[in-house]
Amino acid sequence: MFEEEKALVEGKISAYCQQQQLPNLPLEWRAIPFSGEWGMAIPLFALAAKAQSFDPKLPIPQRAQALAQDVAQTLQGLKGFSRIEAVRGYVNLYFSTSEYAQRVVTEVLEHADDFGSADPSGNKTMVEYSQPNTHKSMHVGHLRNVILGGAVANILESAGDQVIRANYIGDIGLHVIKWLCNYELYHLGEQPGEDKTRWMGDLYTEADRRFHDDPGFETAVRKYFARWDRQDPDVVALWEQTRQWSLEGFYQIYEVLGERFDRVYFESEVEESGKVFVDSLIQAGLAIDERPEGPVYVNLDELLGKKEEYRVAVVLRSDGTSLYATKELPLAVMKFEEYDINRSIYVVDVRQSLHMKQIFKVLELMNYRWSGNLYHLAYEIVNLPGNVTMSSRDGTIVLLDDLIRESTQRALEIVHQKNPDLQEELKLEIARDVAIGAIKYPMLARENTKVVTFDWQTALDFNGQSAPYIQYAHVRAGSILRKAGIEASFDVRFSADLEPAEINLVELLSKLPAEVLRAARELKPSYLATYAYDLAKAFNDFYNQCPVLNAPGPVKAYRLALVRASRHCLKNSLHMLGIKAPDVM
RNA sequence: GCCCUUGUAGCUCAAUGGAUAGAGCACCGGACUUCUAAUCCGAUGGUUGCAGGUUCGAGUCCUGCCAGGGGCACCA
Repeated sequence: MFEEEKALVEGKISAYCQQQQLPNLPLEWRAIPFSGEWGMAIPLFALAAKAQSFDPKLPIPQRAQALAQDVAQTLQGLKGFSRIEAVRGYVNLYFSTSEYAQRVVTEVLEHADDFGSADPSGNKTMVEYSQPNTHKSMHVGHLRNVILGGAVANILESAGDQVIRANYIGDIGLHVIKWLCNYELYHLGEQPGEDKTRWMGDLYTEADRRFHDDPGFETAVRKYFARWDRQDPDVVALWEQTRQWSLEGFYQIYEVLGERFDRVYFESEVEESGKVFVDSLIQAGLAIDERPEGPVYVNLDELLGKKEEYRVAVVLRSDGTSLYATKELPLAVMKFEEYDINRSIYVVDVRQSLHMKQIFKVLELMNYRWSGNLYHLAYEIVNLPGNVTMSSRDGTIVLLDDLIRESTQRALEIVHQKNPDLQEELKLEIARDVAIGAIKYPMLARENTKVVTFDWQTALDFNGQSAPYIQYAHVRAGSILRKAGIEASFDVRFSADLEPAEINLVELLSKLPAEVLRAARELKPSYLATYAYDLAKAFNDFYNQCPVLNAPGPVKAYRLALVRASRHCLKNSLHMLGIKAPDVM
């Protein structure tokens, strides 16, 4: 938007610089702060610093201001701008507000549900996230990964990428064997109840405790592992059955969270190919095989001539069984071969940064052409107040199911109060959308690199900077449109003097496409979370200051258009965050 | 020891190298006969951990220090 006008200004300034024998520096466009008016600014400090014509004793800000005055003079009367002035070293160019508002709102209404989405980028990106372990619980700590990964996938999609959502489920390993062994010894024949994940998790905690406290049990687990390794049919059958219970529980949770996956990888699926991959590492002379006395490992620091940077990556146990790294390597290859992607993003918590770095480096040493296109999207963990790490063994966890149930219950009480006449089913649906939104928002609204401290009070707070606040603005917009009726006229011809609240709102509407691209480029949903809140706040300001339905005819018409455009932007930004926008609350 | 990361209002957090560092929560005082009060308005609250440096300009970039968190060979 306004590219023509910008080009015109840049041309003029370039000519001015040439005429004044000033260096031709690239211009920087910025928003003007404190504006009740919409415009763009150009700082002239850099130019002033380079200009020869000034007294060297004159401070730069003063030179910049002199220059700005001069430039503003030469730009006077330029078409498309209502006012051009020099302030504190900046040239401020104000757009004629009605024309600006008209352009923005027209564009939003034309694109409607697609406003904010970019044209296809040609990129095919896989985002791997969630990665739960079967036979374990899902707690709030795991939630951040799912929410972050889902939002990143949505945002990349909106930014024009073709996105493949992948999950990588840990369905085998020592934790599973512990569970199976404990089940066979102490719980044989028992079935999970309604909440499968909780039940599986409880049994895991029990097994894990036995494993640590009871040496006899540990021996039993080792024997059990050997049975798994020779694929004892009873063990395999039990594994298949119990794994299924876990998966059913996970899919229930994903459905509640509104997440779906295009491809689910399993660790069991890449176990064998991992061992083959390790063989090729040995043959390539990259890995050192010390079996049976030691493991198979890649001494990355030695290969790269580094010290204490990449360290040593162990890729196979000395007994020949597989490790995390063993499976991760062929999985990376599989992703590129299966989907012909050109970028692979791993949403994995920050504690695994070194491991991810090692795996990427090993793949690079194997000369995969795509090895430069692997990204670890690291995020910090979720702690409990007092910096307590969630641990099922210590019982310091908040189960997802408990959180969702409690949050939904609270939301439902409010819906009952505010909209007693709605159908019960609809009330529950609204309460779910609000509850899930309230849970998701705080995990998205901060930097990925910052620890989230979970506390019940904040999680259940539906006021202030929160998803319900944004959802509520959306509901208000919808409510106005509904009351206006279908025969209402939506006219995007704006009057010359708009209220500051209207200008501010229009400005925010115009920013959505750029914010989406920025969030996609940096893989930071927090930008959009902040944006959505700012937009909702701007809409609430407008709502309070500018009556719509009772406004005079022409004003009502353009305000209705503005409300409709706002509603699209609120909804679109919420959806990208993976948060639903209900019509009534 | 080496590496990563965080440090901004009482608390939780924003701020694309630019103009006067902003929100929410909490606390205090107001606004529902109104397009839904899950809202709004007002008040209070700051040496951006410390010290240098780069820059016309630093919360933001660089160096050092302090403090918290995390990681560093067969867990994932």
